[in-house]
Amino acid sequence: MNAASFYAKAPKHLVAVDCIIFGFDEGKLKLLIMQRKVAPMAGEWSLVGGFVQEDESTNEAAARVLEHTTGLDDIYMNQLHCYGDVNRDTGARVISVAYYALIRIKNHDKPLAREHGAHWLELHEIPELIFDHGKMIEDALAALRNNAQFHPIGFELLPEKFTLSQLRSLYEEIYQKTLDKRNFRKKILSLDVMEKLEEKDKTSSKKGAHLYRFDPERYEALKRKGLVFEI
Amino acid sequence: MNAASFYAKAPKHLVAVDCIIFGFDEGKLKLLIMQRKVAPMAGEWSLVGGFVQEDESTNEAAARVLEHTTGLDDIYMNQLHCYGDVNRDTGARVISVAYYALIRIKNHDKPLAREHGAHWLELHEIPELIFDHGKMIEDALAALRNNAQFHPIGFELLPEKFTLSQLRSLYEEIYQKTLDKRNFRKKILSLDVMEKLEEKDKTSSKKGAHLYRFDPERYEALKRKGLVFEI
DNA sequence: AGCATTAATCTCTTTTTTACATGAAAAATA
DNA sequence: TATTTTTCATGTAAAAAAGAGATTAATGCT
Repeated sequence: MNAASFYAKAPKHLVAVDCIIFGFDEGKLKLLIMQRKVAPMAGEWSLVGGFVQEDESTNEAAARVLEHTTGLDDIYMNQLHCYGDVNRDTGARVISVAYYALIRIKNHDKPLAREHGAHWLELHEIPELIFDHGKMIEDALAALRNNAQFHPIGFELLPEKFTLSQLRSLYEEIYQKTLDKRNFRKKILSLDVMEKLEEKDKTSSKKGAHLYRFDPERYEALKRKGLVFEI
Repeated sequence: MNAASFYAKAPKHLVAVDCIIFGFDEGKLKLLIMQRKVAPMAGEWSLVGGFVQEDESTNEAAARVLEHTTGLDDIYMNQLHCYGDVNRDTGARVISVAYYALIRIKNHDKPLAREHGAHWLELHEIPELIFDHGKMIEDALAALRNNAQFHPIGFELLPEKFTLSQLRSLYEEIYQKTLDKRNFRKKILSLDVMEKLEEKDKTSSKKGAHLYRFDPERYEALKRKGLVFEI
């Protein structure tokens, strides 16, 4: 068999990307989901997605879809899993590569998202989703929890300056359990990736809590090294 | 836009699966790789792979490809990652979903593998591979290491009955470092997933080492629970 | 019989994790 | 101005886990 027929004989498939977009706002972990515009299942809740084009990688497709709905580029995104069941999409056979993204809600383009019928919902508010999107969210949450244990990803979700309480409440949201304040502080500071600022945040206390900022160099070094951060 | 044109407008892609097949034999971690039969790159080393058909899921495609070369079904297999760069395959645009499998080398059909030009090679013997297959192996090794920390996958690679030394040397191979005998024993036994047999294996010592067998129920329970097993 | 070799156990030390209580700062209130 | 309230910030002791040393056990070999 020559090369041409080898490739020519193989079947072709529709390939989509779906994005599980996490954000953290007002102490709550949220997901960006939207109402589907096309049949089948028009009007139903779904993840943000789109088809992979001829001239783009799957990663690029995911970034494109994300930017299209949030206006953000250069954001933290990881491939989650490829969902390849024959009948997972009821409209046609579509293989979907799912990605999860972590964004700072404050930074994104809210009107743009609204225009696309996208909404930020807390975990417990998520309605029934189309196809296997519910499973994708489940898997993404598991991956996020896992990832948070080995990489200091929490920072991706917080504003540039944040207090230790905010960081802790993010982890509490991710793991859905309360953490000991003192030990959390001890542990996270021992990673030595944060810079303590003179500034204080007084929105939640009279005394005011010191703001921190992560040190990009140490942060990147730690990300590469993949240091364990067990909670 | 109606449903028909929504799906009809989207481009279609060749989708392949590639399998990183790990085995453990004679104290060494090995990989099954083969010589490619078709152009381009015919004769070069590559992973075992194939195209996803219309009527099968990507998981099924991977299982099919694996059975085709090893004769084994019902084996431990995990999806690794979807590789979607536009030019990753020099023959055509092919999106590849990679899987890694763990098999007991003794069980597999060696003549069948040979027939396909497949060879078991140790990690340090792996030659340059086509496309991004080298990267896939790297990623699979990282995933295996990670996975071994959270799931007692070691058992998938060992024969039914094994000694603690064999199990330890498997972990030593996976992590490429020597482990303390006493502490390894303490740790692994504390998981309480193994059954000590009366039988002894005398191939490597005069005294003989007790054989163990994993307890399927406890093993499955532990796999579900995902207990941490840090080395 | 004594030696060599790997297996197995026991114990002690060091390190890490966990649990827990109190003082400090700053603003609001009386 | 003193008192109260609220959250921030810190230290220490007990418990658990990991690491390392030393000893005993079984058995074939010289």
